[in-house]
Amino acid sequence: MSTGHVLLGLLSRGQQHGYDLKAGHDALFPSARPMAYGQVYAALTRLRDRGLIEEAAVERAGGPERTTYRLTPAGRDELEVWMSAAEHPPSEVNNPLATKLNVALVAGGPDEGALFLRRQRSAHTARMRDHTQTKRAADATLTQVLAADYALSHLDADVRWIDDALARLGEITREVTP
Amino acid sequence: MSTGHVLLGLLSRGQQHGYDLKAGHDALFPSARPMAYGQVYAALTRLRDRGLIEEAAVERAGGPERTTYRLTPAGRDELEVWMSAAEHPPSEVNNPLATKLNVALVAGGPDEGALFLRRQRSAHTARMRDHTQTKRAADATLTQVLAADYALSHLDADVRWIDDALARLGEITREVTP
DNA sequence: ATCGACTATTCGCATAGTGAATAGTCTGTT
DNA sequence: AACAGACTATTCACTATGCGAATAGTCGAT
Repeated sequence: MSTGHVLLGLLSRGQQHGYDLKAGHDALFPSARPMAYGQVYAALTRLRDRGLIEEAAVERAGGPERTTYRLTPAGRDELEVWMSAAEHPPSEVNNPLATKLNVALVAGGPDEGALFLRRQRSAHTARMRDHTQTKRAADATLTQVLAADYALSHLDADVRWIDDALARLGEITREVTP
Repeated sequence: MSTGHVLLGLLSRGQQHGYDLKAGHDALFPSARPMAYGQVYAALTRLRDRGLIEEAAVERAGGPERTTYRLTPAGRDELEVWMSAAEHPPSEVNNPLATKLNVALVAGGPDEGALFLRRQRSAHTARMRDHTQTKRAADATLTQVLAADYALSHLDADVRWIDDALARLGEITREVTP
């Protein structure tokens, strides 16, 4: 529940209510998709149900009623555990390239597989050009540059995998379609 | 709906029922998490509601009743569209490292951020050693080798990003926590 | 005859996210 | 003074996806 953990992190700066948390998230992650309000309040409800946050106040101060939340000790623990735990990066389980390659092989055979790999390769290189341009833009923020670097290196990793798969396509086909 | 597309791909080999599809998936993706039955049948129902598959037969042949499904023309189209479309790889939106780094910075400051990056780096290098061993195992299948290669190159991409972020941590902190 | 294994499907529940709706208050305009 | 429109804050109804347990029939072995 990454959404929830981000909210816990934002709440560690002090008690806040949903509207502010949404704004805080969108400011902290400008390139990410803005959080929908429904998502924020649903996540807050779940966090409260799990005892990680609690209502700090319900007040009406020049506007609609607002419910302010704060971290509980359990929430602080949860945040700390999440921050100390290493993220597990995409493993084989969610390797979308291999998934699609295998489906292409069983559904259409080696030619279909090769077609997919080549198309995917050119789509990736096109995206890499875009990211390189983003990086080089004069007004790029550091966050944007880091985001582009991240995307570039992962796209590059994908392309190398694609080339490898293309080179061994015959072997792969034999292993996947018995 | 990747699950659905995989099922469409499996069905393109000919009509099958849910139980076989689950087995077919698990055989095609041995390292992926096995599909739960509930997941398979729910996905089949959705595909049928969308007109991508249809009931081919309902029979009882030495066992419980079984419903066999086959692709419709619309399903064949959908499969083809999915196979021709390039996969969008993880963009900045779901960069778990940057997410966690930012949360660490706002919740704990630069020291907390550096701690996370260093912990993450060593976790990654440990996993890289594991994958390298998997690759070198005498009985490794090609699928397993490719999976390990995929994981290794993405872990390597992450590590390079981490090193970059560590080097620029001061700048990042200033940009993220105003 | 009956116990357990296998085949096949269904059910209920939980999680996560989306867009629109609701409702109050404040500010500027005519 | 009235009212349009913007802003603050939350809720609702809906969709998608996934998981584990429950159900139910048949077959073979003891």
